[in-house]
Amino acid sequence: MKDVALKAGVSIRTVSRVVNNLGEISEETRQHVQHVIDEIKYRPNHLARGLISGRTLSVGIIVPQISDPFFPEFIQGAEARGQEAGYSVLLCNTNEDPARELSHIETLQSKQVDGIILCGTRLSTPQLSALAEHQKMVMVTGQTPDYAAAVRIPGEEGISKVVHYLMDLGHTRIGHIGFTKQVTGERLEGYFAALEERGLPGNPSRTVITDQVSIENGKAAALKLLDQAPDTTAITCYNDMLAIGAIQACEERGLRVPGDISVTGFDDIPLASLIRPRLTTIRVDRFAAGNRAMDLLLNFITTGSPPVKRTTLDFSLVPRESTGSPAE
Amino acid sequence: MKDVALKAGVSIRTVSRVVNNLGEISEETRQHVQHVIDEIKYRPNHLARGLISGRTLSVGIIVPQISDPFFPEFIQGAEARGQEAGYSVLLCNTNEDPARELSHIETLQSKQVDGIILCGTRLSTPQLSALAEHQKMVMVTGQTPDYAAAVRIPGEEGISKVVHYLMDLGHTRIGHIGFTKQVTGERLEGYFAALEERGLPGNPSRTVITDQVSIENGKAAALKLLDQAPDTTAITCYNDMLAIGAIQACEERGLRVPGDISVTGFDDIPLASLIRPRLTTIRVDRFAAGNRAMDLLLNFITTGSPPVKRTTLDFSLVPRESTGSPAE
DNA sequence: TTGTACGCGTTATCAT
DNA sequence: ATGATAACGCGTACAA
Repeated sequence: MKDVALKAGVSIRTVSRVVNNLGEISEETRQHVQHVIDEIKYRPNHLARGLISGRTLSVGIIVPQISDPFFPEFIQGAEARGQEAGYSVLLCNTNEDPARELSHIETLQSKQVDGIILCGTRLSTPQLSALAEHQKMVMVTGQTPDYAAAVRIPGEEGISKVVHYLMDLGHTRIGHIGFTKQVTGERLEGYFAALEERGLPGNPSRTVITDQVSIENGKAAALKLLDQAPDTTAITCYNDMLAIGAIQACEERGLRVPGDISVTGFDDIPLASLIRPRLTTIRVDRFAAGNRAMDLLLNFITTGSPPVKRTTLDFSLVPRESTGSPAE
Repeated sequence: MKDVALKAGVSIRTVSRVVNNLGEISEETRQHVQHVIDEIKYRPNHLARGLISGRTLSVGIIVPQISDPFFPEFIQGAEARGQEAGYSVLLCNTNEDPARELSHIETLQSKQVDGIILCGTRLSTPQLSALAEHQKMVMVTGQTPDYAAAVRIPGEEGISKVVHYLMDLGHTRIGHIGFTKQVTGERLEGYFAALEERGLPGNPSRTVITDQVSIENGKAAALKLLDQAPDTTAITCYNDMLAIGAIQACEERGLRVPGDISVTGFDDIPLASLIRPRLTTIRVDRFAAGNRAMDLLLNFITTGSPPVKRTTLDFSLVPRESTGSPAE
């Protein structure tokens, strides 16, 4: 900026006026300065700008696993919305490790991000509520935290809906493959709640919990479930990846899907409609979710008021080929 | 920092010594200052640090589409390697739009990133070589640019290998579905080169180029190809997404894969081994690619010497169920 | 071993 | 309409 000022024969302040379109300047000097700017290709330094303005136009997004099919589209949605407002995205991967998550948060704060979108956190509630006091953030979770803004994934409602759908088809012996890392039950609770609404008993041996979301784990969990409760006629799963594994397990056991047993997922990842049988699942719009999260955060940032708002995403049941009426 | 100094009764310089582990300080004051730091939860401001040091410990990664299955793992690999060195990642999505790409580059430069990883660029060679003069960057491409460091995707070699594989199986009427956005031929050239090596004529009607990578486009392109050259016994594709669409097209035409016609892809995305028939394809290690790219960039940054190095990724042919000998 | 003072590139306050 | 100058938070040469 000094160089521009020198070369244009004006003060630094005047250059600043041109760069920031501050008016209060004659059209003549304006054009002259702009000419010099283009000539020496001056680009404003966001660091210096952020240092004094207290805003960096950057936000952090922390996700457990970028390679989880849920997140690429989510991130794309968030980035797109952020870009409209001139914001950049700092992406952080935690690999489900709380320590790494914490260290990422510290780094982001050191980098003076204006806000953080925290997806599928593994931190404890006290940690989070303490954090939320000093850090503008939006959580993406199945929970309904009261200390921070959040975009809720309707896990409980979704699984509940799918269980009702299966019961409508005539199933009564319905199982569930859950995921430990959901901080509390959510989807698992939706499963039990739906059964209870119809007066069906929740049989613990029809429930298997796995600690990692992968096709392999889904397969292993389903095999275990089929051992524990061989008369199961339908398996609901925490998400699509586990469901795909569950289908493989059923086929390995000689069970036909959906002839002998029905399987359902959650998320509607691209894979879900490409495998055979096509997977019945719950769809949530991941791009829209990212949009919403960024929206909430930007509002928070610009208004400054902590909007302890929670917005629950829409979802819909997508019936496909992996479900049918039970055999008998 | 001033607060810490005040509270600890020392100078700012001394606090700085503690924060940066600069020695030259008595263990006594060291501990005292550290105590105060923890107490008021002081966190260094990376903006100020970067302003004076000229380093931000941030790098930008620009990709065409995060939702393209190639990139999540690539990014994860790059981020993992960067994290080891204390670097953060600014992620930018271009949606294949050169204008947006350019604007992202400017933003990243304004944010004073220490370097940029540019994937699948749509910019012109002159633009790129001009850029490379003032910006530390690593490109990820099928090309072999001489003006910048690059991680090469072995597109030409990969397709060549797969064509040879098909010819070894007895195929002679082999087609190809290409992608416009590859700046020049690469994979398409590998296709023609391999045919020529065996003295087979390259029949233009067996080649269809599409302008977007998606299953739908793969299907449409394959239908067109089958119309133009119905006697084709094998179709090679620019990548797995297009190949999956091609398989759907064949099935729609009543052709069995691989009984009547073979289909091959490129990338080995997770989908490739989950669809039926499992897809024969070329595997490149995306995580390793991200690692390599970040490695190259960090070397560039720390040594300062512009390493116009090109490193070509390993690849391997993964024969699966979508290929077989031709019918006759 | 410790402290002072300057400068990084920008915005903001107050004169002129 | 324009300019001089103080901040922002930190690293660093230099002095003590």
